[in-house]
This record gives sequence, C-alpha cells and structure tokens, in this order.
Amino acid sequence: MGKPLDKLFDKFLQGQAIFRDRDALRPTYVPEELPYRDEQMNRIGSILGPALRNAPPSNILCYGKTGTGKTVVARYVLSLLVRKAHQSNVQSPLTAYVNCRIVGTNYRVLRKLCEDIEARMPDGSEVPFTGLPTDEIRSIFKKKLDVSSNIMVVVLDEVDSLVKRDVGQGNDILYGLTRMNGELEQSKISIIGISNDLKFKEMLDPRVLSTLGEEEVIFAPYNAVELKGILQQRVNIAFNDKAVADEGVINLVGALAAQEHGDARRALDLLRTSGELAERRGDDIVTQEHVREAQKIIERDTISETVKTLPMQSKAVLFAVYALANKGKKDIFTGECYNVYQDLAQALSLDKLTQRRVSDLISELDMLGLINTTVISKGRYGRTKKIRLAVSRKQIGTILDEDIRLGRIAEEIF
DNA sequence: CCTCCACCGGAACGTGAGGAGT
DNA sequence: ACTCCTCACGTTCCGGTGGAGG
Repeated sequence: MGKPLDKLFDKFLQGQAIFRDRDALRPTYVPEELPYRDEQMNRIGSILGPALRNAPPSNILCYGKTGTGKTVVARYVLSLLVRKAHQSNVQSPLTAYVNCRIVGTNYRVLRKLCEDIEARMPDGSEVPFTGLPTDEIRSIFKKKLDVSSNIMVVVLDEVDSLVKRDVGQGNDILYGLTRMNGELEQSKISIIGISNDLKFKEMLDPRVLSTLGEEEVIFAPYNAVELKGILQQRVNIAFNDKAVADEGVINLVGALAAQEHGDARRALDLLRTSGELAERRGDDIVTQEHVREAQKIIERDTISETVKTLPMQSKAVLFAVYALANKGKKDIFTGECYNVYQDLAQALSLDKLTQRRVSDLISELDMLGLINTTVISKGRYGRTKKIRLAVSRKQIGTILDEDIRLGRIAEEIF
C-alpha cells in the first residue's frame, strides 16, 4: 500500500515539484507586466491622469470579449494611479471595483460603493443588506461621497448584465451615477464600464451612453502569437525550470485557447490544470498529453458543475430533453418537451409550471450551453423552438443519475 | 397569395421570503 | 405589530410570426 504515493511524495521531497507559484495562473493574479496591452493601458492611464490633480476624469467604456485583459488592465491602472498619488503626496482617489454580474442588482451595487468609501473613510454608518428604498441608498451614497471631497473612480465590471437584467432599471443606476457629478458639491465620480458584449451600447439609454461612453477603449482578442507570449511569461513565473520544457505544450495550449476566441483566462486555466494533472501523476514535466487530458477534465467539470447547481425545475426540464433524446429523437420541440416535463413534474411531486415559464427555462439552459435551441417555423404546424442537447447524452445521463430524486425516477422511466 | 398553427417573447402583475424603520 | 422596501420566481394575457398547405 502507498506505493504510488511514495513516488509522489518523493518528488516533493526532492524539490522537483512542478509548480513554483501556481497562483500566477489564477485569473485574479495581476502580473508585473501586461504584455500586448500597452495601448489600452496608456489610453486609460491618460484619461484617469487628471484625477491626480483633483480634476474629474472622463468616463470610460471598455469593450472586448472574455479573457482579453479588460479587468486586469483596469485594476492594474487603478493600482498604479493610487500608488503614484501616494508617492507624490497628493490625495489619492477613492476607487471601487464592482462585478455587476455577481453583485447583481442596483441596490447591491450602490451598497458595495458605500462600503468601499466606508473602508477608506469610516464614519461608522452601515448600509443594510436590504430593506431601504433604492433612492434612499443612492442619496446615502451621494452624501458619503460628497463628504469625502475626493475623486472616486468606479469600475463596473460586466455592466451589461445590469442592463440586461431588466431594461428600465439597469439604465437607472447608470443614469444616476453618470448624472451624479452635477449634484455633487465637493466630489466627483468617474466610471469605467467594462462590457464583454459588443452590442451593449445599443441597449443603453442614449442619455447614459452620451456621458458613459465619452471615451471608448477596445480590447481585441489575443491572437495565437500573443497568447503564446502571455503563456510563456506565466510559465516562467508559475512553473519550475524545465517543467514545461516542451515548447509544443505552450503551442498546444495557445492553439486550443485561440479556438476559444483568444481567451487568455481559459488558456491559463488550461495550463494550470495540465500542471496539476502532471503533478498528481508524479510526472516531472508537463506533456501535450496532459494538456489534452486537462482540456477534457475542464469541460467535464464545468458541465457537471452547472448541471448540479441547477434549480430542481430546470433539472426537470433538462431531464425531459434528455429523455426525449434518449428515445432517439434528434430534434425536440417545445410542446413535446413540455408534455414530458409535466409527467416528470408529477412523478417528482414538483409544481407544474406553465409552458410560458418552461419556455424561459429552456432559453436559460440554452444560455448555459447545455442545450442548443433555434426558433423555427414548421409552416402549417406552427412556430416553435428546435431543441438539441449540446452535451453528450452519456454525460448528462450520469450527472442526472447522481441526483437523488432524479436518479430514482430515471429507473422508472427507462 | 392567404391562412392559420403552435408556439415565441414582451409586459404587467402576484406572491412570499428577507429585512428596515417606527 | 405594522408598513414599507427589494427581489426571485411565476402566472396571466396577448400581440406577433415564418412558412406549409390549401
């Protein structure tokens, strides 16, 4: 017993671990240098510069797909700005970073901003999680900011999710924030909006767009060469010498990520997983085979994670699609899906949702990438969504089987 | 060319949980 | 105890529609 572990532990003892600093591959890591993003950094830097002289910078909109370095550049420039202010003994601007997709609602965004001011200049006030009208919290924020008599730079990451959530309201907060400068006596606010949806602008209230979009910074996807450069940079920090000796490894990771529209985050994640895989197997170096294997692992894990965290009703809908697919149906229509769903809901003693609702759930599953849907017309026989599983049937099957309630039902049906 | 199916998807509204202030 | 918030999740209602078949 323990033989394989012996080998593994020996590696650690001999100091031959694969990683030197695996955190350098995590998405939150901000490296000393950001290659291929000088242009964007300079733009943002020169726009924010006036903050050092207590003049309000213009608002900025950053565009670019996921993993193109928007967030990291914004945070990096902000940290440099604050550092510079300290060094030069000028009042350093207030900064806040909010990820709107995670923070979610107008109320909570404002609350986060209040907290961030509170952290810098405590006045003992606390904003409750909920309960106050949004107007109220907005005026609290305004007051807090004005008292600080400072410039505040707010990064709103993934702003598009705010606007998409509900059209009127999402604009509300942006409108409120962009207009706030006129209402402030002592302070000014400047917003950096980050969006990975290029169509985001069209959904925006024109009044908001005119102020928020004063400056625009575009982040193009990294091409294969650039990805390779980034990977090389991180490999040197994250891995021990010789652990990634094979240049083919970096090329492969870069190529696989380039297929995913040059997403650097994916690339780094893939690299880390590959390394961890090699480490776990007690290998000295990372090979291309590790990379291929890691790719599969990542894919499998994200799918099973999304399915597991689905609400029960959505699981039931997904199960209905799965059951139909298992019967050899290639294209599934909303109506059929709903019928099966109804039986399923009955068997699971769930509430039976309306078809309207189920239709929305289907769209959500589509957005999660678990199924593919297209709206088609069958002429005389109506208009409907054509649904297909986007993942292998086997995989969905095993995951759904693991669910205690669904697993039992599955036995009855098949 | 028109009709009409079987849904789509927007909008307004309802409910109940979680919480604040008075 | 009561009123007032937000917010997730659903429902009800309804106008809209691409194209097979008459």
